[in-house]
Amino acid sequence: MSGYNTEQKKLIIDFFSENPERSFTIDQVAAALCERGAPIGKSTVYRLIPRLTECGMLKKFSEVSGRKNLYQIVICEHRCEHFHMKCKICGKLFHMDCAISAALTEKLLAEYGFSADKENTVIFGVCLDCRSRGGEQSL
Amino acid sequence: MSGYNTEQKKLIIDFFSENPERSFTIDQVAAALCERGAPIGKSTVYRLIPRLTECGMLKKFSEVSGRKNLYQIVICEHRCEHFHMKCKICGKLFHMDCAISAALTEKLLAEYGFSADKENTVIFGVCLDCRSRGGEQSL
DNA sequence: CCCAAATCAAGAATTATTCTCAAATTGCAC
DNA sequence: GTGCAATTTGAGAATAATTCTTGATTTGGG
Repeated sequence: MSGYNTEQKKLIIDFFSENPERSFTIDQVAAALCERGAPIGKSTVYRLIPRLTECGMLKKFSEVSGRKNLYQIVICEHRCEHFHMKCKICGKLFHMDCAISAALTEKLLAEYGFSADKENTVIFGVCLDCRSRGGEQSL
Repeated sequence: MSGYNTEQKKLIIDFFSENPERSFTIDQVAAALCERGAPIGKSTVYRLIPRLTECGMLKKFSEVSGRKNLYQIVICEHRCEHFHMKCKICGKLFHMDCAISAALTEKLLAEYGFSADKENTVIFGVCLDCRSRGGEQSL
């Protein structure tokens, strides 16, 4: 992320990092931070979350039903670009191996000439654990 | 879509059908319809678009940058479930062949135990035409 | 044609988001 | 450290988006 390092950026990243499996609306983040007395204003939260998303630190979803936009932290070991999968039940984000991501990308390119944007795509579904456990859809 | 058949449903579907390559916010649709004097109220548009989305007639995206939710008509020849790809430049929606969709789904299931939801996933990228033409990203 | 159920619309109410601008903070140059 | 220009912040006003309420209208089966 470019620009100055400010306490407010850190507050937001820390908040998301505390809840790596959950996604939040901007408003929820602002409310949660303000409630705990963090020194950050609503407008700053609205300003920073989209910027953190653009630089890849957060990932944005829109609810399957409903109209709210949700943000969640992306914790990536891998440096190469890859797709992400999100479990609609538990909320976890999964990383598609780079090799599999690349194979998919190549397939779409070969077949349709379509150049997929790994960064901005999220594949929704249900993860292994939740499939065995059953449960309610949260997203 | 369940429920009564009303003129208002038809107005909305027609509007999207006239613009198969474009996506709109709910507000844009309401404004456009009202402006052309269509007999439909804003609240009806807000009520119907999510329902048309749930039943698969429309597809919902969230902007790559920005926070608006966009809706676009899905014109599908294929009955089997498949993934959709959306070109960020021209806006067109593409259908991933059922066989390729199934192969991807199976791969993710075998590799991660992740059961992908074809209906609610959209793969963003740039289509063949736009790659050769160059151009500005619209979404 | 009748009627109950479903749907609609106007606009009020609420909620979400953006904007404004003075004050505070940041980090570089010295 | 200190000074300073550029950047960032936040309070709250302004705006925009969405939902809700309620009485009127429409729908389709009988």
